[in-house]
Amino acid sequence: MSNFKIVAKSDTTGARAGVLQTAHGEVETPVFMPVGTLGTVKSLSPQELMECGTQIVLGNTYHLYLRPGCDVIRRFSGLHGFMCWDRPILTDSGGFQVFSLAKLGKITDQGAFFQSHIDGSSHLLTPEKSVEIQLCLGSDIIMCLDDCIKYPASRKHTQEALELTTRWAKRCKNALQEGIGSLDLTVSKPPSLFGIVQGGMFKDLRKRSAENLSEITFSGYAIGGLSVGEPKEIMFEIADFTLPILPDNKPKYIMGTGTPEDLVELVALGADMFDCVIPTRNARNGQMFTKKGAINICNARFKYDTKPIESGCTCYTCQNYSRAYLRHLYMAKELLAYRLNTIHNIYFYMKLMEHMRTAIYQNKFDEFRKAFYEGK
RNA sequence: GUGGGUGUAGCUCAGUAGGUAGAGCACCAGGUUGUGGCCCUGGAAGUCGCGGGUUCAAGUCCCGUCACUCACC
Repeated sequence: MSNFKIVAKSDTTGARAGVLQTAHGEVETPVFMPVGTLGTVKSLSPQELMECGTQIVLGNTYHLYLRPGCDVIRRFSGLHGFMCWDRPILTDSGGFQVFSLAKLGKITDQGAFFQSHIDGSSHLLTPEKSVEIQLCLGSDIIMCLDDCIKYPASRKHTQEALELTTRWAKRCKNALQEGIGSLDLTVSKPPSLFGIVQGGMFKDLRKRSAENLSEITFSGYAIGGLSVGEPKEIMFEIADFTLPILPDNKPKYIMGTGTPEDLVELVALGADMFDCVIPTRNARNGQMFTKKGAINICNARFKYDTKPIESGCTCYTCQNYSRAYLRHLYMAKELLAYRLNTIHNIYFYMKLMEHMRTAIYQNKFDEFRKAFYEGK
């Protein structure tokens, strides 16, 4: 039985709309998942997240394992109870964070040795451990541990990383099956497991990775190792190449991307799921999204500006506050600045996705895309 | 009143043996792609308290003066 159903497709692009079933309800795709690394989308309460239209959030295995630790979260029957969020959660495997945040020790077949960015303590993250932690978190969608490499990377290194990722993916699947055996299915439903395609910027390696993972069979497929510093054309080229060779009846998730433009283009190429820190991190750094492009709320030109961030925007922030006030809060580093800015940006992203879904339902994605660029 | 100290960018201060000025913060503007509320990159900004003098050349040496400050009367 499949947990993903496609409900509409664009005739003129690769865009598609679907419904993803999870243990905590349905998710309409294409979907953007705000990043809630430490069991919170920074500065927002779950209620505010819902008011912004958030369907599903992302949590991080790496961070939550290090702090507060599974022993704490287990007492709340998982992350949902701990953070008071009863909609779906997807958890990252920790692979990317080990590669980007921790002081990476050695990667062996066994797993990734790393030192915590918090206290320097040493850890070993194996595929089994990653699955075990994600099960403990009670995640609805769990990700396989992968070996995410830097850009640029040699062909040899890229190939080794993708082969390791494949071996780890098999182990993750086995670990999940064993883990489900020990779950109390009367209180928690088993999660879905997604595989992650690697292969860097080499198309044949991407193809091999996609084939390997398809053979193992997962509930969904992610494309990892993009937006790691490569030129944007290459990012689109690799996404364009890889998306069609993944099983069409499964959700396709592009990890760690992107700007509003990236999302529109990647949806057009057939991607269903996204996560990215841009709307939240940039909100905390004063960059606010509008239909005409991003603005920097710290700019002096907003000092006396009585208008909202975006006229016509129906988010809480724009309904109530002026640019001048938001600039003041930001310049003064007031805590409310982070919250109000994040509300607007998340709302903006959620509306963007909603408009894309509607356009796909009506088979008008091309018109939508044209209008999107004309609005700038 | 007497003696000492300090006056350099909006703020806090560096400026070595005299060679027409720098940093941090703030300000202005960019960046930010499976998150350390960080960080990075540029930019604008000073008649060096004021007035004389010495010198080819003074923020720097000398004289005077003003302001602030500390100690003692």
